[in-house]
Amino acid sequence: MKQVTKNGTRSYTPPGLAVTELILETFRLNGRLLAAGDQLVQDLRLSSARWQVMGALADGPLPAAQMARKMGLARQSVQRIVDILAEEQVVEFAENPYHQRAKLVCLTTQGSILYQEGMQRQMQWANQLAQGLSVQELNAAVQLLETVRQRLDKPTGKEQDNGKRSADQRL
Amino acid sequence: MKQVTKNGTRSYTPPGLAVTELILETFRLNGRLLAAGDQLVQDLRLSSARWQVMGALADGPLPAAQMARKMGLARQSVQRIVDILAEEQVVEFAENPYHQRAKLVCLTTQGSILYQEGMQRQMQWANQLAQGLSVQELNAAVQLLETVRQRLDKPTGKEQDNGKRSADQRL
DNA sequence: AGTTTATTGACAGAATACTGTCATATATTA
DNA sequence: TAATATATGACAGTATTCTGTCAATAAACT
Repeated sequence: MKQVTKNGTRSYTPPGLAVTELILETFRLNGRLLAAGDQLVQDLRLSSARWQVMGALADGPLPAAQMARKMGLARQSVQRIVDILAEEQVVEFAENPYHQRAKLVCLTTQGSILYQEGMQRQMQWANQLAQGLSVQELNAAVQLLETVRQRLDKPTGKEQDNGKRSADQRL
Repeated sequence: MKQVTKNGTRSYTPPGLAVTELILETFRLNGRLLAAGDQLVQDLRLSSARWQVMGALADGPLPAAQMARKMGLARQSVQRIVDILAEEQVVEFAENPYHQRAKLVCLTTQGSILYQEGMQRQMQWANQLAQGLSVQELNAAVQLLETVRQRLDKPTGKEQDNGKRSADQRL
């Protein structure tokens, strides 16, 4: 009678253990990446977060809420950075013909120059970081992380919609 | 004369591009993992961060600074959580025979029970999340992330020690 | 048209992580 | 032993993220 009941897990399955290790390593790597990114652009008076927000505008102006969706962050997190960047004249707001309140966030001329400089540095840094690594293995890892993330995004279906949710969801 | 000069990178190498994609996916995944972890233990009045700090004590009591090293976080980040957990009687301090100031952080009885409960949930959750994934691929990805992180930890050697550093480094 | 729902930005607050500084305790070295 | 280094926790402050609430705007629906 030592057998588990329905789903009464007592220990890790082999993939369960492996994914747990992947998770812990993801946390560690995330921290180092943020630190490295901050260092990379700090003398431009930027940070990882600010530079990434600017990156969301690389393909053209967007309202803050759409930038957030594009980046997979909460709306207000991006809004806050955008407001700071606007104060620093790195971005500016333009009228949005489709929405009166949701102004389009645009890079200023200065902002574009900053972004280009950051991009140069990031490319050089990434090339060096990746030197000698297998493209195939890198892509396989990206694929796997995406798979895991997508499983997190789409819950198992067991959860019921318990009404009371925040006004905006991440997805 | 369109060729670049010494290290004057103008674009991504194939692995440079791939590692950049890996980085962006790591950021996204990190966010989802934290959210999932928070959800998993929120009704235990815990969070991802607090539960992870408790995990650092799973193998026995440690001073806060050693916990931080073990987790790869800054000393004061962990200290802050430990102090909160102590207020909530999830952990307590014990005399350290080897250091008068650096008390040993221990799980209380209640803390151990909480930690076990969280562990059960995490195992079940991880097993389900990883269902059907290849252990081999998972391990390969962990390996790759570790490699990248280690490259970040050990700078290229180009940087000189410019004296003026913080009192405590992460490593 | 009128009502309802969803999106957006403003504002406020919380949690997590980092940095810096200080005093104290320990370790190392002269 | 004495002087210097390092490690630790306390305290204070900053950055980034999240959540929740509100009013205004836009979209969808009856």
